[in-house]
Amino acid sequence: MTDRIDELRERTRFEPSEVEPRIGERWLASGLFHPEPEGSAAENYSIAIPPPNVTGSLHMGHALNGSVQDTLVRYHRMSGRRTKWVLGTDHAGIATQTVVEKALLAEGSSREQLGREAFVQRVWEWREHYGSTIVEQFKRLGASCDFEQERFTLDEGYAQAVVRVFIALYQKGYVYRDRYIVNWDPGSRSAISDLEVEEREETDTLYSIVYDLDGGGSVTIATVRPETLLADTAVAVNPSDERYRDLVGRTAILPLVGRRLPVIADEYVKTDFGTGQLKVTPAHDPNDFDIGQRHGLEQISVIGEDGRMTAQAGERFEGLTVRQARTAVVAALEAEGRVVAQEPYKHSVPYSHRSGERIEPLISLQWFMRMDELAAPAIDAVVSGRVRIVPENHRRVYLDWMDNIRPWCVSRQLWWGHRLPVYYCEDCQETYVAAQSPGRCGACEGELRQDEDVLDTWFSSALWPFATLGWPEQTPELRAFYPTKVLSTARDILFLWVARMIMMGLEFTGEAPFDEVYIHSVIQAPDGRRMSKSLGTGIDPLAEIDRHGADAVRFGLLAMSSSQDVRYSVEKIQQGQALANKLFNAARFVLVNLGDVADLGADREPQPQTLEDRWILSRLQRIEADTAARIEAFDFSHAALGLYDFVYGELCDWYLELVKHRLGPERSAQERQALAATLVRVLRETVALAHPVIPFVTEELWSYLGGEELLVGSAFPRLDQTLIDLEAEAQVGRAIEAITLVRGWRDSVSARAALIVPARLNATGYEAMSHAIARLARLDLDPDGAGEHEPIASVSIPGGAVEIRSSEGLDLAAAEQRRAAGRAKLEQEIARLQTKLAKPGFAEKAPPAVVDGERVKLSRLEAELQAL
RNA sequence: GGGCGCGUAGCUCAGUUGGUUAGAGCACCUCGUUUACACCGAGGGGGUCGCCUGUUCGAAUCGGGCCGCGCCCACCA
Repeated sequence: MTDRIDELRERTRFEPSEVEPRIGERWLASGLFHPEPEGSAAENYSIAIPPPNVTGSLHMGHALNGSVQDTLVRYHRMSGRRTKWVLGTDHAGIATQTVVEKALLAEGSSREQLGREAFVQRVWEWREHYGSTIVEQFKRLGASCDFEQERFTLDEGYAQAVVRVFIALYQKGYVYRDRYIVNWDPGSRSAISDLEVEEREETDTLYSIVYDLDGGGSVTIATVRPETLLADTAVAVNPSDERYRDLVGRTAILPLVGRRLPVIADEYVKTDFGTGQLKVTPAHDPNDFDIGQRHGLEQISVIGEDGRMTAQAGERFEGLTVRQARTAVVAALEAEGRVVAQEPYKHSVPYSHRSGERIEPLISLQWFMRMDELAAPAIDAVVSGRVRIVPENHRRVYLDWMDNIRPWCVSRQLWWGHRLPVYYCEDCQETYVAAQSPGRCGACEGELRQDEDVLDTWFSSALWPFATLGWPEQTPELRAFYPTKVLSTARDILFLWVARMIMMGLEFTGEAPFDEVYIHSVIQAPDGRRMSKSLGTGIDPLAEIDRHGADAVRFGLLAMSSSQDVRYSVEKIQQGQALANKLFNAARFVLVNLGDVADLGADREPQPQTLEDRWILSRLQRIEADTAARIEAFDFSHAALGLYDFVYGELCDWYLELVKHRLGPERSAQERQALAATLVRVLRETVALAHPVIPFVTEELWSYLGGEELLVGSAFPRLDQTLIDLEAEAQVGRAIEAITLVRGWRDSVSARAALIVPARLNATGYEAMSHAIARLARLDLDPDGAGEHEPIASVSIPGGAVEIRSSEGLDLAAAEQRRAAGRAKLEQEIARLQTKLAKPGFAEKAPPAVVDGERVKLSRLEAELQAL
C-alpha cells in the first residue's frame, strides 16, 4: 500500500485515458454485471436497453441515455438489489440491408445478383465483423450492461418468439392480409408504416385543369400532381354545395384518356378550397382511396412500385418516372388548352424517414395488424398509473395517439429480417400461417411457397423486454427480471416502440413490460439545431470521451439533461472533468498525508473531534439523502450538480482547508489517527455516492481507500440520522460567512495574502471557531496589546464585527470607497424593508412567519449598517 | 389545424406549493508559488427575469393578451 501511495504522490492529475481501460477490465472480470437469475422481478431491478442498430455507432442520444440508465443501474445495484441491464442490438432491417447493399454496389454486385440466400448470408457476415462496434462503445462509456448475455433481435430464440407472436395474432384475427393504400418508399422499394413517414414543407405548382362534362359544361379541378390524373375514376363535390347540386350524377370526361368519370357527392370535399371540385384518384391518394371505398370506385394504378408509370398510364407515359410524367402530362394538357391556372403552392409532402425519398402512396397487397383491441389495455395501464410516464406531460401525447390508433402495415419488401411465417399454395392460393412449412397444401396437395416479405423491424422490437429473457419459455431469467423497472428513451420512439411494447407485453405476458417510462432530453447542437450527421452538426461522444474522459461526458450530459431539449455545452463536460480531477486530488492529498496512520482496511467509525468534523459528517448525510432522492426521481441534472457543489463547496473549499493543519507529522499519532478515521469515512462515502454518475474515477479512488471489493459492488451510502448536527452546521456556517466577509474586506484594502492582519473578534457565536477564522482569513486574533488601541477599521460579520488593529500594509483609502458603496446598498435595502413593513395590509395579511422574518432581517441590516 | 414546451447575467442553464438583497458553471476583471489540485485558490463586476395587463400585502413564479422560438401530431386537393 505504501508503494501505491508513493506512486500516487506523483499523479497530480486524474488521467482518464490511463485509468478507464484498467478499471473497465476489472469490472468485466468481476462478473458483477451479470446477475444470477434468482428471486422475483418485484425484488430485483432490471432495465432493457433500447437496442441500438447493429449498424450504429454511439451518438449523443446513446451517450445520454446510456448515462441515465447506467446511473440508475449502478445506484440500484449498490442499493443491494440484484440488478440486470439487458443488452442487445437490433437487426434494423432497412438500415442494415442498405449498408450491405452499398458495399455490394462498390464491388460491382447487387443483392439481386447474389440472390436471397447468399445475400442474407452476406449480411450475417457483415454483422459478425461490425456488429459489436456499438457494444464496445457502450463499454467505453462505462455502461454496466450484462455483456455476458448479449441478445440480437434475429437470434434463433428471439426469432421463434417473433413467429409465435405473429401466429397468435393471426389466429386472433388481428393480423391480416389486404390490398390497401400504403406509404410506398421507392428508396427501399418497400412499404413503410405511417410512423416512418415525415412531412416536409414544399412549394409545388398547383394546376387548375378543366374536365369537360358529357352533355356540355365543364368542371375545374386543382391538383399538385397532374400525373395522377391518369388514374382518376371520379370527380367529387360536397353534397351541400349549392353551386354543384345539379352536377352530381353527371359524367365528366377525363382529358388525355377519355375515361368517363361519375360526378359524385362526398363530405370530404371542402367547398372553400379551389373550385370545390375534386379529382378522385383512389389508387394514389389516401383520402381518395377512402372516398373510393365509400363509393365503390374502380382503383386504377398508374404508378408502379419501381416509381415509373405503368402500362395503365397509357402508351404515351408508360415507363416515365413520376417527375417526367408530370411534365409530359402538363404539356399534353396545355396543348389541349386545359390548364387554366398555375400558381405556386406550399404544402406538406410525405418523405420516407428511412431512405429520404418522396413517398408514393399506392395500392399494394400487404400484411396489416389491427391495433384497437391491443390498445385498450395499454391505454388502461397508463390511465391507471400501472405504467407511469415521466415527465407526465407525455402521458397525454401517448393517450391521444393510442385513442386514434390505426392499423399497422407490418410487412416489408426486404430480405433482411424476420420472414413472414406464411405459406401460399401455388395452385389453389390457400394461405397457411405456421412456424414451419406444412409441406403440401392440405386442400389440393399443391406446392407451398413462403411469403417473400419480412416483418417491420419494430414488430420484433416490440417484444424486446420479454423476448430477450427467453420468452415464450418460462426461463429463470424471465421470472427474475420481467417485468423490467424503467424504460428510458427520448420521445421520438414513444409510438414507434414504447407504446407497442406495452401492447405486446400486456397481450403476451399479461403484464406491462416496465413500471416507468422515463423520457429524457434531446441534446441539440450548440447552435440549437438538431445534431445530425447530414447537417454536419453531430458531436461524437467518443471523441469527447477521448478529450475529457468518460466520467466527464457522463456528468456533463446528465447535468445538461432536463425535461426539455437542451443545447450541448462543452462547459458542462469540462465541469465534470474538473470534478473528477478535484475529487482525485482531494483523496490524493489525504492519502499522501495520512496514509501512514489511516486504517484503511476496516470501515472504522469516524471520531469527530472538532466542530468542523461534526459539520462535514452532517453535511455528508444531507448530500447522501439528496442524491438518492434525485436519482430515484430521475432528476439527474440536480444529482450531478449537487455532487459537484458538495465536493467543491463543502468538502474541498471548506473542510479540507479547515483540517489541513491537523494533518502534519508534528501532530500526535492519536490526533492524526482520529482525523484519518473521519477523513477516510468522508472520502469513502463521497466516492461511493458519486459512483453512479462518475464511475471510473470513484472506482480508482476506492482502490486506495481500502476497498476490498470493487466499488461497483459495494453499498450506496445512506443517511445516518444520528450524524445530522444542527449545532455544528450553524456554527461552521456562520464561520464560513465571517471568513468570506473578511476575505472580501482584505481584497478591498489590497492586503497581500502573506500579510497576517492583527485583529480582534468582537462577536458572539464563534468561540469554537475563532482559530479557524484566524487561519483562513489570515488574521492574528491575539495580537500583543490588542485592547489598547482603538480599532482602525471594522468588518461586520453575523453577530458582531472583526476589529482591525493595524493599518500596516493596508490601503484603507481604497476600502473607504467600498464601505460607502456597501453603506448605500444597506440603506437602500433597509428603506425597502421599512416601506414593506409599514405598508397597510402586509402585517395583517402576510403569514406571521414571513413578517417576523422581515423584521429580523431589518434589525440585522440595521446592526450591520451601524457597524459600518 | 390541434397539442406540448420554451424565452432569467455575454453563453448554457437552475429557480419547489407566489415571501431572504434572483442563483450556478463557463466567459470577463483584480489578486495569488497559503501542506492537494493552475483541469487550482481568493475576491469582484454583470440581470427593468421577452413585452403589456390583471390578481395579491407581495409576482421570475398565478390569470389574460401580444411578440419571438422549438418540437410532436394531423388527409385539405
